Amino acid sequence: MTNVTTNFNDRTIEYEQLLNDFKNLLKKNNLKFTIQREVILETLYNSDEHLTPESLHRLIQEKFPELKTGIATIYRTLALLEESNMVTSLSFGAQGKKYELGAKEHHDHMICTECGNITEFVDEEIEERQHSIAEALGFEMSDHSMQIYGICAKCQKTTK
Amino acid sequence: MTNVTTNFNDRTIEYEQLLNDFKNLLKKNNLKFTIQREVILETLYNSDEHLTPESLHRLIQEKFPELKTGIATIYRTLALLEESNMVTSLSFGAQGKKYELGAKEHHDHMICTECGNITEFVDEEIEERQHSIAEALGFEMSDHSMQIYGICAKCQKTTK
DNA sequence: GTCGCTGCAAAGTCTTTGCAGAGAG
DNA sequence: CTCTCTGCAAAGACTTTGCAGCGAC
Repeated sequence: MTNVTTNFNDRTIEYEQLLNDFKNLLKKNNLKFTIQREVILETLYNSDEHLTPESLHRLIQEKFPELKTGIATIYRTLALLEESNMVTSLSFGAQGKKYELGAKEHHDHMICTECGNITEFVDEEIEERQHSIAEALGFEMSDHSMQIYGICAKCQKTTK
Repeated sequence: MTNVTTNFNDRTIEYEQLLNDFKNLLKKNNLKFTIQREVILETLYNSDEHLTPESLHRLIQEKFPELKTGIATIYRTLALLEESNMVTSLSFGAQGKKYELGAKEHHDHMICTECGNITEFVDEEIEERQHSIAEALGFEMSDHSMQIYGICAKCQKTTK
């Protein structure tokens, strides 16, 4: 029972498919597909990092300076994507919200308190237990997030 | 191995002890023990809720209107308490930061996405796994937080 | 007394909103 | 053409900071 493994290894979700989902989402809600929205999705897709609205904005300005994308559009689009569950946000201490594409496989986060870097991981045993716990507490579980804080291997060396 | 249970059931940490810890902390850092600081600690202790700076402020103003405690003092004291690991903060979606006394036993959170209420729980199996994972990834784990989101029993009834 | 603390108000951040022109469908 | 989007700048929400008087030790 504890060993059931949800096979979730479709790591490479094609950008095309993602884009299509996005377009459908927009169509369904009578919203428009604009260059800005596409660029935001694409930048999220191509980033391995968890991005803050500001870092996303900076990236986009560097890559597509001619668009002069405003920060407000970033916020508006991220809100839209989050509502539709296409991206997920994480909030840490003072560092504000960071966003990542939710279309990637589910995973949890291990965060280095020294350098701020984030490593992703999945542990099926924990996933299982979470469901059991939710059930035991009478919750209809929809989602979860887990963060482990510590000092990463690299920083342990540096500090020493 | 998976069954070792860290016995962590000292639920009732006396306020006296907590207060002493706080006083020692202050003394150690050449800080002063003020009524405002005491009231903040006490209010956190007596609250079962996870409090935002603002809700803490409101509570204190209601109970001790003569102190006219300023919101800035709340923020300053919470920062102090958090630095010294006497309180822990959680940040959720848009709702900002919420604080709770960290002196209570460790636990994770199950959050109702309908009513916003938070149920606490501990699961030893998960605690164990977290350590294993951190180790496997080369992290020196210091802390973690886990939130499960869903709809609580009460809200499931209401919505139906 | 000394030096940290407090409340107040002002200054910062980060995020959201109003608006008029631009652009997708 | 219509109606949503966008950038801009202004407004908001939340948090931090500077300061002068207050109070713990």
